[in-house]
Amino acid sequence: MHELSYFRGNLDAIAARLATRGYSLDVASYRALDQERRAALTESETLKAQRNSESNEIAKLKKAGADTTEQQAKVRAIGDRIKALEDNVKAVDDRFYETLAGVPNIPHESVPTGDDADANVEVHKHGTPPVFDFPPQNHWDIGPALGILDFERAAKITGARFAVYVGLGAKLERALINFMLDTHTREHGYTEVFPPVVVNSASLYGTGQLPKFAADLFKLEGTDYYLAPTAEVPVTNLHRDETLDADLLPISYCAFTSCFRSEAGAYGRDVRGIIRQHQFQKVELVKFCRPEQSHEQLELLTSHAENILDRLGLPFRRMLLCTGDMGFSSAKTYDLEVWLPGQNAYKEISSCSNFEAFQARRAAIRCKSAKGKAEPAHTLNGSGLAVGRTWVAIVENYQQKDGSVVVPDALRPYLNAEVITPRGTLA
RNA sequence: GGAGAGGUGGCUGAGUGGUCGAAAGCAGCGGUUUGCUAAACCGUCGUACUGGGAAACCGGUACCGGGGGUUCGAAUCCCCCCCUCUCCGCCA
Repeated sequence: MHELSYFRGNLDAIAARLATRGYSLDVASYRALDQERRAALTESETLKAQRNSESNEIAKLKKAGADTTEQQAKVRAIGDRIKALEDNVKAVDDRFYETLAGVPNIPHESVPTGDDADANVEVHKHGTPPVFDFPPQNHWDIGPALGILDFERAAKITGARFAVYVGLGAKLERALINFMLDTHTREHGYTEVFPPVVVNSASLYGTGQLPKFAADLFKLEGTDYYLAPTAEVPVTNLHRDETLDADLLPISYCAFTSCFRSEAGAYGRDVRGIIRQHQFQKVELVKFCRPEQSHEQLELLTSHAENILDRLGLPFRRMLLCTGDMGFSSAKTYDLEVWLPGQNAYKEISSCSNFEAFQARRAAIRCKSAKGKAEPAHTLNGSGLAVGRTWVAIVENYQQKDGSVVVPDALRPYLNAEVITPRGTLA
């Protein structure tokens, strides 16, 4: 959500900037709607002011023992007029805010202009893709062959785009989660939280998934509850409707959760394997900070996610997303892409974004220093990392000719194994 | 699921239907006093939208869990819903 007065005062410049991300703001009709709203408000508020003062007069007259029948009739008439206007005021106001709530964030000046992923800019590359003296396999072949990944049974239990991890496959998932959480809490200064993954609509509105992207969510029938598509939702909403002490910022949280996405509109994309699942696990990093800190905090947060990839010995690159490829709420986003030998390509494994004040305004997350005015805080988040995709990266990058998978050093204490071989599979 | 209690400003906590945006206290901020700390005293101290103003600021409207209703007038009365707490039942 944008700040109203700023939005109004810079409409043309904002529209031009939004156009770079493929959003066309109809300036003329927005302006008309804005004026319509303000006119409607002025009219009804003037009447209300009149009613209030006349009512006070009645109170005074009554106290003096006078008859107020006539005045009461007059104020009742004003009240009737207010009531008649009310529906329109509310309709216009709702329409206005619905429009505004559907406008994406403004790209930061450092974001390159472009239409789609092709215009993303590689910031740097880290590590070298492994060279195999055999044709590297995809994880959807390696996993079932090792007996650590089972798609058929998942389809039986639930359906497409679900998977069962088995034996060391399950343990690898758990090892990754623990490794990531331990690293972020012990070395990067994050406070671990374990939030609900069922969230209400107000929370989803706060982070920007609603009202526009309801189709991407699983909703619990007959309730106002949804399955969270990312821990960003519950963790950012930890501080919804709160004023944070600016001196305590930045606040950094990490959270492990399962995430649920309907993947509506993703038909045919990544249908094989566990790259794109309805349920997946993620360790998320979330930060709240003062406005002037947020861009340095984005660099920091992104480096924390990169550190996980680095420690796991996985080759990756950092991409700065162009205006056309960013998410709705983001002002600036880095994607981390991990090398997947099975696909012979880099694949997104983390997305780190600075939302600036966009979410904070929606969610009423403010910060205030001892002698400052309250202002919207800035919020950030990033995957640190997507666990399932990290699982894929490990299995594919560390695969051996004999079909086994070598466990990277950093994970050995967690997995209590040096190599994953076809053992301990589901009977 | 059943019964009861309650939701008021950053916090605690008052509030007979009529200057209540809301007492009081705490915290915060500014100041006086003080050798320092502490204390005391004085002042100040909500948010959103909106009109005016370069700004400081001034005016209007709304907000006492949410939504309706009664009334000239609602934090206060009525209805519905949500949430929290306590007890009972069930349950990981």
